[in-house]
Amino acid sequence: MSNEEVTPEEAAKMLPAGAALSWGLVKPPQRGPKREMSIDQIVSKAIEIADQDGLAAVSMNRIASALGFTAMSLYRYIPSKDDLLILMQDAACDIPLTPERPPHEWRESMREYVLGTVAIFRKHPWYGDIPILGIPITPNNLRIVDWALRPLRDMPLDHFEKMSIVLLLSGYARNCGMLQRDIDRAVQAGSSEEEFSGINYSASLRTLVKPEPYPNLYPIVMSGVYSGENEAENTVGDDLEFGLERMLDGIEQYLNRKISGSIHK
Amino acid sequence: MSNEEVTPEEAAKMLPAGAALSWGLVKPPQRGPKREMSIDQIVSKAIEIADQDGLAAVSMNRIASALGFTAMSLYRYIPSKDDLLILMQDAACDIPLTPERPPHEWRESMREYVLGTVAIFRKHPWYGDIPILGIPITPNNLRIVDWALRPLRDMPLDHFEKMSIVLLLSGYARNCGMLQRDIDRAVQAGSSEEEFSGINYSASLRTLVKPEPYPNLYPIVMSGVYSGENEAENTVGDDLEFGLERMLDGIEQYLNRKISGSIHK
DNA sequence: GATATACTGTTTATGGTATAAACATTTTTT
DNA sequence: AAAAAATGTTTATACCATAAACAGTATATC
Repeated sequence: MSNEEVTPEEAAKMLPAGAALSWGLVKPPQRGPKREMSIDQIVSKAIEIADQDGLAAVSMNRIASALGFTAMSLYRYIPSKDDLLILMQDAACDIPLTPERPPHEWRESMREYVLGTVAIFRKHPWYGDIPILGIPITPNNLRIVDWALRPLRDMPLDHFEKMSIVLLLSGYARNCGMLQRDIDRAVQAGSSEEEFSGINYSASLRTLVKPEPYPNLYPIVMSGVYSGENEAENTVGDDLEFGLERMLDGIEQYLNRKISGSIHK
Repeated sequence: MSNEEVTPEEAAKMLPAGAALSWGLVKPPQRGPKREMSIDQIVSKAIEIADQDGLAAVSMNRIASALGFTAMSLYRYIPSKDDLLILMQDAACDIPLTPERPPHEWRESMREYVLGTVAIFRKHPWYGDIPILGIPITPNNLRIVDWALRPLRDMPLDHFEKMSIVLLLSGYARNCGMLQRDIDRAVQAGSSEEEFSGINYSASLRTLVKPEPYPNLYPIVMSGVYSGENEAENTVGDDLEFGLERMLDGIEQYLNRKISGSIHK
């Protein structure tokens, strides 16, 4: 189904407006007064606000006011706030990719991809707050998917296998990114205000998590590892690294099996 | 820091109100008129609405009206909507856990955990829409964390290693859960309305994703695998399974290395 | 038993949100 | 020159969460 080619104009209609905008499929109008703003300007200001005060602070009113216009003027550029969020998300994905490595360094390539993705969450703490509505469809976002696929290119894997691996890595990167963001926030709040902010549940959990219904979690909570008590001074990269190396080992094993299997047959 | 024990009352104060409520730390008042509602009733109705019309449809007004009361009455039970979301989230985690298996069946135990977690997202499509504000701290949620830790109990791993593995599995389960939810939605929308609803970007992506900036993604988009064209009839579990088996292989390899390493030393 | 206290659900009000519709103005196309 | 289309603004709508004040009711204390 839907194997036909389609004109860019038709493609634009089938996409959310924000996605169509991000692809540059919406031609600027010819008639009428000259525009006093630009989409880039609006998105940049929205990101500026989100970086400073969080995604909840991003309202049409606040963006427009910061630019010296009324809220409604923004709708001449972007049809809805959801579309603005799509554009913000794609803009945050506009990062430099690492240079390609020789195929045998595929593990290092994947590490670079995961670390690079995690960096987005640290640079833009609001990034993870934008709800995921489906698979990536915007240009910068897809560049990152392409980045993830790069070390897999010449491997003896079919499309499904490749996408499964990308799903594995990207999901892990997302989780680590959000965890890292939370830690960043806690460190920031803890160092500036008192010894630690209210985002510390260690004491409460030690009281509430008992061996009875939580036999396996109990010792970990008591040790302080669960709530990440001294995670701030801990080598935070280690957490990310452990899971990543397990995944890479699993992938490597699969490749080895597949190669030796095809030789034997 | 904060190694002291703490009374339940003190613990309640240090937690978000929704979490304190979920732990039953808030004692029902003695004086005053009898309550005409209950927290369980409110949360159940909220979940009912979310199951039907999505999380965005859950407003204090809608919940209260459905119960025959005014919006403000809910605040006598739950101090804020954020707290209600915490309660909804924890309620969705109230699922039966699989029976414990012998230690050597740890892989199957982990598979059951991941599949069980994914099932939550399918049963309650709104579940993934609730923003994650930090580590799980509510009772049912922690039961699930305990579930994930169960097959690791007697393994030669420290607390950090165990939590890293839980992070790996839970994150993967979350990703698969949300992907599965999207597919469910697309199938539902496609079968009921026309041949397929607007949530099909295959044609657009085929036009937009060119070999030039997307050399690795291009063939996968063209094949239709990227946008999951025939995912509906495909055995959806396969996608989940692949990544899961890779992770389990990686974990197994780590365990083997660790055991043989400790023998040699 | 009387009174004080605390809790009930309701009404009213506030300030916020996204955005629809109507408007005069400006630029380009016909 | 006239028509069309786009501009940014004003005004208005329909939500949203929730604060404050209210009259009524059940319990605890005297």
